[in-house]
Parts: sequence; structure tokens; C-alpha cells
Amino acid sequence: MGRKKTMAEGHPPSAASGQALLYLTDEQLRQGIEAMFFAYRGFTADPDRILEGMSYGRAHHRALHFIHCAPMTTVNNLLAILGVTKQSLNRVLRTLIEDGLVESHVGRSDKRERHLTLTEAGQALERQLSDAQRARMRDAFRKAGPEAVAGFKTVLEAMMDDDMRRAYLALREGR
Amino acid sequence: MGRKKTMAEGHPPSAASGQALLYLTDEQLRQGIEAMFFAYRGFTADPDRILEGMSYGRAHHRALHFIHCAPMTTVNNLLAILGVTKQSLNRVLRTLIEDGLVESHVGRSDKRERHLTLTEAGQALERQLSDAQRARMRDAFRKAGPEAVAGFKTVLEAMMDDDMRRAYLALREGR
DNA sequence: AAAATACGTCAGTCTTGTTGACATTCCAAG
DNA sequence: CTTGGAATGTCAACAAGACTGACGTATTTT
Repeated sequence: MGRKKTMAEGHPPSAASGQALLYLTDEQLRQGIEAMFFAYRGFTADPDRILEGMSYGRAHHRALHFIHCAPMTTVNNLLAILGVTKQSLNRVLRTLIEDGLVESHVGRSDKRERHLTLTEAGQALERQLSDAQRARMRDAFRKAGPEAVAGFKTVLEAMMDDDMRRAYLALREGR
Repeated sequence: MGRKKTMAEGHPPSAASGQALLYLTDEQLRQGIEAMFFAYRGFTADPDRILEGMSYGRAHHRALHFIHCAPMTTVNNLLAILGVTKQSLNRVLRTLIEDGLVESHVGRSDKRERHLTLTEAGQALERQLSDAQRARMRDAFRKAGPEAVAGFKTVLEAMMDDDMRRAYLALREGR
């Protein structure tokens, strides 16, 4: 029922005269939703394969990734980026520290803070995971071409919650 | 170390003379990875909020979504699309059936198969979840514009595993 | 001195995924 | 007709990864 144009939207405010916003039909939006679902599976598939068998999982990958990108970041900082509870992060971090992949340094100005870095071994695993994930991303980007990549990033950025967009843009500035 | 152009790639086979494939640098690829991570969080946030408090979760949402898109689909079919074990799907499906959101119909030609449909109540919940998710997707699409949306879909499709791409394209044909 | 912050930890729960084993029902081939 | 295999369902056990709540400790801020 009513598969046509439920749209619930205002009219195209600008000069969208002719065929007008075909990409905003419910059908197009559903395609986008399914594309996200299937693509995210591919996105995580390679690192997941590498990690299975080790006693690590996706949560460890995420921690390694962001510690790599922002060395000497604090636990609180990581908490905000990952969007999990400190208990959940702590479990992951504890094993990574025990296994010698991550080091925790007491803050010099504020001694309550712990600053996190990757050890050599941590960098090695991060690189292995990152290589696999970047390889897939690179193939996808190459197949799609530069304009598609620009559009891809534009849409994803628009899809984020405000907090996450801030975190995302902050990371880009920090490099 | 080597943050510049590890590239490991062949040369641009075509006429990429001047600045050549800037969008394939490791830095650009990392941005893409982080964009996927943060965007996926936004993508699932609204349905998750709706479902919290009910005794349902993301797995129930996914089942409802695909049963809605392909009514009378079989359990095996759904299994392949969702990529989980039958035990895992069965737990979800059982509660949905018990609660009267999904109906299971014995196949007419092959009576081993169960064909799944949404009840009125199931359609209502699916619509509620779908509306929220489409609203976010619509906003993102509208902000980004049609060309960006096309690029978005192109990249996501290229990022899928082959199996998932087939499933994705098959769903589009079925409507 | 008191309050707030940053961190860690213990304990318990929930969702969602996994294996393995087993029963049932049914189709189709021998 | 019998039997093998496919599709389904179910029981049990388990693990990862998220959650809440409570508590403790060191440190900084007010």
C-alpha cells in the first residue's frame, strides 16, 4: 500500500522542476539503507577474519585504530569517540595492555589521566588489520572513481550524529 | 614512517597524468574507514532508540525489514541475506511470531519451507522503525544532493562481498 | 575541606552471535 | 517402498561485547 510517494517532505524549494528529487523516493531510501547494511558487512569482514582465532574481536580493532590515529590520547577521549561505557572499553584495554600491545602512561600535567600508545607489537597488529581494511576500501574507491568517492564521503558525513561529525572532523584536523 | 604513498598499486592505467589518484592515499582511505564507522552509528541510532525498552533489538529490526521487503520469503532465504546461523535467526523469529508480529506459513509446493509475512502489528512496527531510519537517510541525501547520492551507492556497492552484492541487486530487481 | 574528575574494578544482566546434537517432516531417487 | 538428504525447529552451552550500578582511589578544582 502507498509505495509511491509518501514523501512527507516539503516541495523542492529550489528549481527542481522536471523530474524532481527522484533520489528521495522511499524506494531509493530503502536501497540506501540496504546498501549500508551489506557494505558494512564487507567493511568489517577482513579484519574480523584476521582477528578470529586470536582472543580479540572488533572492539579491540577499534581501540587499536583510534589509538594509532591519536597517540597519547586519554581514556576519556577514546570513550567519547567509541561511544561505549568505560567498563566495556576497560575490558578491551586491559587485555591489550596485558598482552603488550598498548601502553598506558600517567599524564604529566594531570596525573589522573592515562595516555595510551601502541607498542611495536600493537603497531604491527594495527597495521595488519588496517592493511586489510584499506585494501578493500582502496579497491572500492578505485572501481568507483574520485567523484563517487567524494559523494560517498559527503553522504556519510551528513548521516552522522552531530557529536560524531565533530569527532570525525576533529580527527581529520589532527593530522 | 612512510605515511606518504605506500600505494602498492599499479600506476594509473588511464590518463591520470597531473595529480593522479589523490583519493587513494592512505590518509584518504583512513578517512573513508572512519566515515563508515561514525556514519553506521548514526544509521542505526534511531531504530535502536525506538527498540530499547521493547524486548527487541537490532536483530529483530533486520528481520522485520527483510520480511517486509520480500514477503513470503523462506527462512533459508532470510538466513542467506542476514548472514547468521539458523539458531540465531530462529530465536529472533520465534519471539516475533509469539508476539504476533510475524506469521509463518507452510509452503504449498514444498511443505518443509516456511514462508514469512508481517502481521498488521508487524507492519506497524516495521513502518515505525523504517520511518525513523528513512528520515535520517532522507536528510543526509537531501543535504548531499543527487550526485553525491549516486557516488555513495557506487562506493558501497563496490565495498560489498560478491555474495552480498548479488543479494543486494536481487532485492532491487524484485520490486 | 569539600566537590568534581579520571580511572579502574567487581558483579550482574542482556542481546546477539556461535557450536554441536538431535528430532521432524518431506521430497525425490533408487 | 524405502532411504538419503534437505529444510526446519529445538535444546543446551558458551562467548563477545555491550549495559547498569556500586565502590574505591588518586588527583585536581573550587
